[in-house]
Amino acid sequence: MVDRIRRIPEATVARLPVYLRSLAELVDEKIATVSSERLAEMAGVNAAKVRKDLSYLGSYGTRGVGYDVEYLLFQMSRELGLTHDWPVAIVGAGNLGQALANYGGFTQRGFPVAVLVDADASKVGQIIHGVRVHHIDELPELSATLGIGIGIIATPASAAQDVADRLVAAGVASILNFAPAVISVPDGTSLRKVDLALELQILSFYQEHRDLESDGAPPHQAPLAPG
Amino acid sequence: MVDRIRRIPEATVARLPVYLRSLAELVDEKIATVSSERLAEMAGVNAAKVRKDLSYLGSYGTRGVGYDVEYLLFQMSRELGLTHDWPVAIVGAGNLGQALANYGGFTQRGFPVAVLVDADASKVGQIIHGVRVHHIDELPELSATLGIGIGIIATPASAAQDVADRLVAAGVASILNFAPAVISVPDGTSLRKVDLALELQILSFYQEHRDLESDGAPPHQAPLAPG
DNA sequence: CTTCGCTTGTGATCATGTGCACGACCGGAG
DNA sequence: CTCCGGTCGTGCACATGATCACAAGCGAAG
Ligand SMILES: NC(=O)c1ccc[n+]([C@@H]2O[C@H](COP(=O)([O-])OP(=O)(O)OC[C@H]3O[C@@H](n4cnc5c(N)ncnc54)[C@H](O)[C@@H]3O)[C@@H](O)[C@H]2O)c1
Ligand SMILES: NC(=O)c1ccc[n+]([C@@H]2O[C@H](COP(=O)([O-])OP(=O)(O)OC[C@H]3O[C@@H](n4cnc5c(N)ncnc54)[C@H](O)[C@@H]3O)[C@@H](O)[C@H]2O)c1
Repeated sequence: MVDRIRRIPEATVARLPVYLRSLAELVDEKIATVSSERLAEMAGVNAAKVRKDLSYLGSYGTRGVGYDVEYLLFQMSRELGLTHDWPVAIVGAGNLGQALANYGGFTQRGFPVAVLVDADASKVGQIIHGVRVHHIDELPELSATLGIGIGIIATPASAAQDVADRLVAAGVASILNFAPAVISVPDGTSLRKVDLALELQILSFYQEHRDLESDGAPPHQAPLAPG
Repeated sequence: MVDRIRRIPEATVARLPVYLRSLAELVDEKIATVSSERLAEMAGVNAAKVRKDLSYLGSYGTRGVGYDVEYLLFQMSRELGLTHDWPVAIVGAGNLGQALANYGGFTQRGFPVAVLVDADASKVGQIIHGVRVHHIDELPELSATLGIGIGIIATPASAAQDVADRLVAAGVASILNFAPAVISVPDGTSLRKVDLALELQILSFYQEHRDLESDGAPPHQAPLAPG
């Protein structure tokens, strides 16, 4: 493969974290090498796809043997940018924002919650899971000081676009949106969304259609989104 | 279009809830008709895609005029199976499970939390947001009695597969998994996942690559996933 | 009744993603 | 040194999805 001409397809990027998790499990089990077949089973995809996906990272496998688990884990972490932490800012210290702040899993995976911000003065000053709530007007300084890389929107939908604009203005170029609203960001900013109601409605669709006709509505394994 | 030969593409199904939300906003604003262009802008997609997506539902538009908002909303709700409620069971009454139960948005959109179940005896009997926590062994009866249509997994990853198996055994054919684990379900069962750490890692990838090279890494608007 | 501007519905084309099949290559055995 | 079982890397064909472009059809105006 010609080095550096590889632009990794979006669909592949979305699967890398799944492989990463599988590799982490293998490390825990002290397994040194793994075949594409085994990895495919763990990740819930097919083996050819695993090989093609991994080939975008480089030729890290050994024919007849498989992949060295630790080496592949390292290379993948590097590619995903997980060799350093990404401090996160959560906007909206309500029900959801607090639950996320209380969850230890993010810090553990390299995404420490560095700060919470809210527009409601009565929330400012509260300490949640060791993190102080600041006023949203302080976002630009906080962002610079703490090196915020990712912003999470956990406000009502009506405020989501405004919050996104503020995050972008504060230099945050990666946003994860939990509010059920379509928001737009300038080029050069990444935006992903998590919409629980939408997921339930999709499930509703397939369920309803299974119930109606007893035909072969495709058993629906979630694709990732490039999504 | 030949009626009933329409099998709606997965990518389209994943966008229908977004159109639905847009239509609901238009109803609130008392707007009677809408063009594909306007709807596209609200949903954050392009107009041709809107028209093609809607055409799978049938020919509900009027050339030269647009779509009747209320009529389209009704047809879409029907197609998505939202003309009736889908009682939900949340498995795992921990941090996340409780936050979800406390969130009113689901009931409002037709997905009432009918029951919480947990394996931890000390949680059983608690009332959260008016919903009682039951032991997971009671799942089969609860499912039948309450007419559970969708199960939400909010347990640690290690328990996710077991919980999924129990849900399937209890007759729940649609599952939304929040645990960071790959789980498998039999044909005829729908499975979708929401993995926050995975979303953050994807953002990390694009951010890192923007930082490294200053090239045109595609501004990344989340696709849905059938994700 | 005819014309005209507007918007839908859809065939055609292009882009992306998936899966198969097989040659390339490795390491160990004889 | 040669052979051989095993696994990777990838070219190719197919499936799905996105986008374009335009004829068809509607409603209003004259
Ligand atoms: N709670 C859940 O389980 C859940 C589940 C799915 C989706 N959501 C979505 O997540 C979002 C938050 O939900 P929630 O339950 O935490 O709501 P919430 O009302 O409890 O909290 C919202 C917080 O945002 C703050 N806020 C409002 N406007 C703001 C602004 N302009 N700038 C900064 N902060 C602002 C409010 O002060 C409040 O603290 C909503 O969009 C909701 O639809 C929540
Ligand atoms: N809390 C968050 O914000 C958050 C965010 C992202 C992902 N998650 C994921 O969601 C899941 C739950 O997170 P949490 O913070 O609520 O954890 P938690 O430990 O607070 O709650 C887990 C609950 O599941 C119950 N449980 C364990 N095994 C069970 C079984 N076999 N059957 C039924 N119930 C069982 C436990 O008794 C506990 O009440 C985890 O997989 C976590 O990674 C949580």
